[in-house]
Amino acid sequence: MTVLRPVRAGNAFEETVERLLQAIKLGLVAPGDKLPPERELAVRLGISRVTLREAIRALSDAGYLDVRRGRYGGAFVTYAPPEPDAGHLREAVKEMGMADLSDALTFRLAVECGAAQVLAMSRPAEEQRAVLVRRLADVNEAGLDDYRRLDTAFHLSIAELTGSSLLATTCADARSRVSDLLNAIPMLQVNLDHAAVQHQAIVDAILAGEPDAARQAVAEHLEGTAALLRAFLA
Amino acid sequence: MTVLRPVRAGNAFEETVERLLQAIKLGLVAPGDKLPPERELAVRLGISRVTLREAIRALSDAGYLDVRRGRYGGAFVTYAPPEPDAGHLREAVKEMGMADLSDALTFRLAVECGAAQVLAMSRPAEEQRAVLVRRLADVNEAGLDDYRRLDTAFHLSIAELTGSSLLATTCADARSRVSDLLNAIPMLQVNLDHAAVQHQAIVDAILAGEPDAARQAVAEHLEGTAALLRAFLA
DNA sequence: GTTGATTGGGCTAGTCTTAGACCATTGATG
DNA sequence: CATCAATGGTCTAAGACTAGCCCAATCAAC
Repeated sequence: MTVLRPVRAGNAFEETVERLLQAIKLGLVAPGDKLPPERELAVRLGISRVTLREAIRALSDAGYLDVRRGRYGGAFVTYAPPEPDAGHLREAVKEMGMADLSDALTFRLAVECGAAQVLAMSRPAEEQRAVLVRRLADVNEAGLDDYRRLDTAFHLSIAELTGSSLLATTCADARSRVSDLLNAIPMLQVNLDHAAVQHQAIVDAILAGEPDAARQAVAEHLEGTAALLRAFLA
Repeated sequence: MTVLRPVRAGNAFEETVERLLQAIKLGLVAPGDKLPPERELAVRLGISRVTLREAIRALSDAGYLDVRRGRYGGAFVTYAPPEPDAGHLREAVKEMGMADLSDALTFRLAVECGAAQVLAMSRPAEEQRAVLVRRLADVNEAGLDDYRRLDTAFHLSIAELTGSSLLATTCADARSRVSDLLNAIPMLQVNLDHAAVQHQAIVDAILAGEPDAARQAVAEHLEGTAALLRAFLA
């Protein structure tokens, strides 16, 4: 019975590390940017400053953050994803287990397709359409350094534009579960070009209000990266 | 930034109450059945027995559970959903707020459509197909008392059959967010008949391996109940 | 009846977490 | 170069939570 699973994934410290790591790895706080001040962040995360500081300390020790004191100080993001490499990939897969990997990929496929479908069904307002188009342009104009961050932002913006924060956080969660894996895939121009075409198809379907086409385009896109993963693992 | 939301939804006691309530309201522990023994349940929920007992005490005080000591004792589910009534509905909606209601409905639409689509794509094995057909038959044979519970079980089995426990728990979560609302809708024979046709369409599409048809059938079904909700609210 | 296994009820010592206050450092600004 | 606001660093007392132990009630089996 899946509903009687653990109420908490760990203690407050562990969950906080996980959450901050999610923000960092998804690029929601870009490299060079800093986290909100401790006092404010502690309130937003609903934990005490002591616990937050422990988590920040751990991430600082692990090389994700650079903490500076004084006015204009803060916790600056220093993380840069490791270079794509099959070794990293195999390591990451080994760490999470094949069962969990398959679970995470299935989960991501379901929620991202669901989000795209819902957005296509919702006939978004002009303002929202513009955001979507902007995010797509951002990815297409991105350099190799920014590509993954902006790709993530594009994907997440679809869920966000549905207006459902539950759906947005779920998609963010789904993406973060596979982000280490995706980062291990080399960025070949062929694949980027292919992705650009698929991204365009997704946006076109959403703007045209065609939920089936949207769902299908997202499914193809995600199946494509899953296939790259499998190929790279073999 | 949605990812810097609270790490925890409440203290251990509150989260435990919420979780048990979810199991009860979804009918995963049927009325008359009992929860697992405290010691075992505490381990499964990852909390101390003291905290679990506080939660059980609260639910017992609120009339959801009947706790009996001694061998063959335990915490027996006494909850029965209130009679459908527009008053209850308006109350429940007022309690959660229109924004959250819309969020929850959107969320449910996305994840359930995603689950059905994924299952249709996965060409399930004969054993799994049998489970799905069995669950559908259960709903169709159900009396009014069991209808909601078995309807829930049918919907959740779709997500479970994908093999993704992340997806299964997410669908359970989505359903539980609207379960009080759904319980407030009167069960008219017309609606039940309509639902039966739609359930059949969902199963047919999944068994035929047609993700678009599956997603569309689920979308229509959920839009139908959402429309009933809106009509009943007006 | 008596027994014994199973289950809820309750206590305690120790750890985790919090709220709040105060200290230390930094650097833009006058 | 003195000031001061913003920020990280540290401490303490109180509350929340846990692990582990033992007690009390119940009832099937003998």
